[in-house]
Amino acid sequence: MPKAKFFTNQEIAEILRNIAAAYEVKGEDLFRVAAYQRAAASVEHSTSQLKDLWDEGKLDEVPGIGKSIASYLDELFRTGKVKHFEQVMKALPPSMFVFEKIPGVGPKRALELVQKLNITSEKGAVKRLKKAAKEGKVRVLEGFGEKLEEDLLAGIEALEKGELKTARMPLYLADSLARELIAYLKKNPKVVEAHPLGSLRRMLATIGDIDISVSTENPKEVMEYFFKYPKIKKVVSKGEEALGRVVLESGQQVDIRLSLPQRYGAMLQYFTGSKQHNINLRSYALGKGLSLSEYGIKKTKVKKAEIKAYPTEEEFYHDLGMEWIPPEIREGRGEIEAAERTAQGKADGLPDLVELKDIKGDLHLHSNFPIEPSHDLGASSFEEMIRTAEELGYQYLGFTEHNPSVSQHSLQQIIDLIRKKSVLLEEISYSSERAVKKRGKKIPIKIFNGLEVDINPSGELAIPEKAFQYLDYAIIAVHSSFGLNREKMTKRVLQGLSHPKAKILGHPTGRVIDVREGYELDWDKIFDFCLKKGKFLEISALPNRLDLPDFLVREAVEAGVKLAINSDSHEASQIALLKYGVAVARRGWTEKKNVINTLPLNKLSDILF
DNA sequence: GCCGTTTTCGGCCCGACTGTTTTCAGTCG
Repeated sequence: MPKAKFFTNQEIAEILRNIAAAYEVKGEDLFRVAAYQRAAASVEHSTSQLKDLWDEGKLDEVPGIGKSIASYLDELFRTGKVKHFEQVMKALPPSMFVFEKIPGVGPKRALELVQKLNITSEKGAVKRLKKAAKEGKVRVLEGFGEKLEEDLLAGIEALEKGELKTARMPLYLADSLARELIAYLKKNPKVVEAHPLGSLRRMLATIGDIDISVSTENPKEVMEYFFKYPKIKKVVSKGEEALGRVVLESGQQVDIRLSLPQRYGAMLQYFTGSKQHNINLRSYALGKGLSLSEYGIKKTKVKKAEIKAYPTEEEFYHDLGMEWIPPEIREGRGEIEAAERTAQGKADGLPDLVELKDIKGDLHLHSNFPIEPSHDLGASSFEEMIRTAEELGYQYLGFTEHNPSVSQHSLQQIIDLIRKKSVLLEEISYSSERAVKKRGKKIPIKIFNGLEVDINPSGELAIPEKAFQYLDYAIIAVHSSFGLNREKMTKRVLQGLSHPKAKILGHPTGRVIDVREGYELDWDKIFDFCLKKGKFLEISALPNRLDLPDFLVREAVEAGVKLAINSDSHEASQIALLKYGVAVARRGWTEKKNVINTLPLNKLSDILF
């Protein structure tokens, strides 16, 4: 078989969007246009690489990709191009698709500008458009005016400066910006409630724009208050009482949507999405003769039917005949059917998702103990991290620094360093036990002596056999040679996992968000091995990893594999980031029983050792 | 072009906002 071409999800999404735009200006059926747009968005938001899915023959499992688009993408991966797409694009000037990237310019205006200003080639197109706008040649075009010309210039400048945030922000950043803004909003007594919406409420690994909903009886007043938020750089859109849109000083776009309390539930539901969830929910409702909107539910068969309003989401879902669905799983992946089964008291309904409060300990921490590691050392001491964990009410902690670097140390030095750490940890454990006995109350936090050990390309672990005697357990992980093919990588990982002390496979796909794709593994084999040999897969809560990704979490859970949700903290303050790992778990339909560090200490010890 | 608990045909979300317009078109989410 000839070598396949690689296209990123982003590139594929752009191709599909361009096809949609081409169809739109050609006056094609708007539903076909929408279908391509939907497919593009779905590809963009897909948590796995389409190339991988294509390899596995699973392209049509992506929502919005059916027979036709799948076959076009197949052609794309095999040959690097799609004849049909080239046909569609043939008559259209390439500059059109460049102009479309300017905010406020869609396919129609883009084509209009291209034709009226006669800028057809892609090269220098934006510069020529800018010049034309500056010379007042845009405002005289039909349908354009002074303001649009001004906006166009501003848009071009933003594009040139690279200010258009196409890149999505990491979840923790969106989460913290939103929290800060919500805290500000709630200071206003007219604000009844405020929540994040969209992908942030569903806790995706990366977030496009921040959307916030507000419940209030005084929308105008609250809207004015919102625009006074000190961190706003620019107001983009100034609705009176429904929608406000701003850009923060830090560059992120924030939308705020206001609603009266009596219909807040429907609004919250509507804008939480996902799009696919809402589409499925709407068609489900239509089957029952109901039509959904952000304002509520109305009967389709009754003329001039009144819209029934819903103060809460729970009531909204209940009226549709289903249980309330946690936002994290509203992705159009069977949750509606599951919620219906739950409401009917049947088995196999919604999962009882794991919660942060279920977590009893963290098994992956990097202290600043000078173990002279191959990778980054932590920044906080054992004591600092233990204190933080105690504040969180944890029962146990595992210190798992990286193994001492192999190139810088002799085997004996590696053994000595690991022993030294175990001696020190024992002292700390002993003295804290003694202190507690004296005060006589709480059980002290149990400290495990672990290590994060590299799996060498050969599958060997990076510390000598003798060093393992000092460890309670090892998290093993791939930190080098990411380029091995799927077969070799799977063999490597399985061999690493077969060591009796190797209990947890750390950040299993090796992905770093926006930096590198993970390597490929034969997940069926990995799941099978974990299940048979009592090994566990990690969900690393590190904001730029969130690995396992949610879709693999769901597969692991369905296969019966148990998970460990760890913070992988490199300083004490990061321990609290574990909540993002819980979010990933929830998105993967994980229940408490699927997670080993929800177990109390004695039960955990039973399965870990 | 996609999709399926009324459907393999016939549906497919639509409202807010803005600018250019005198009642609407384009963009966006």
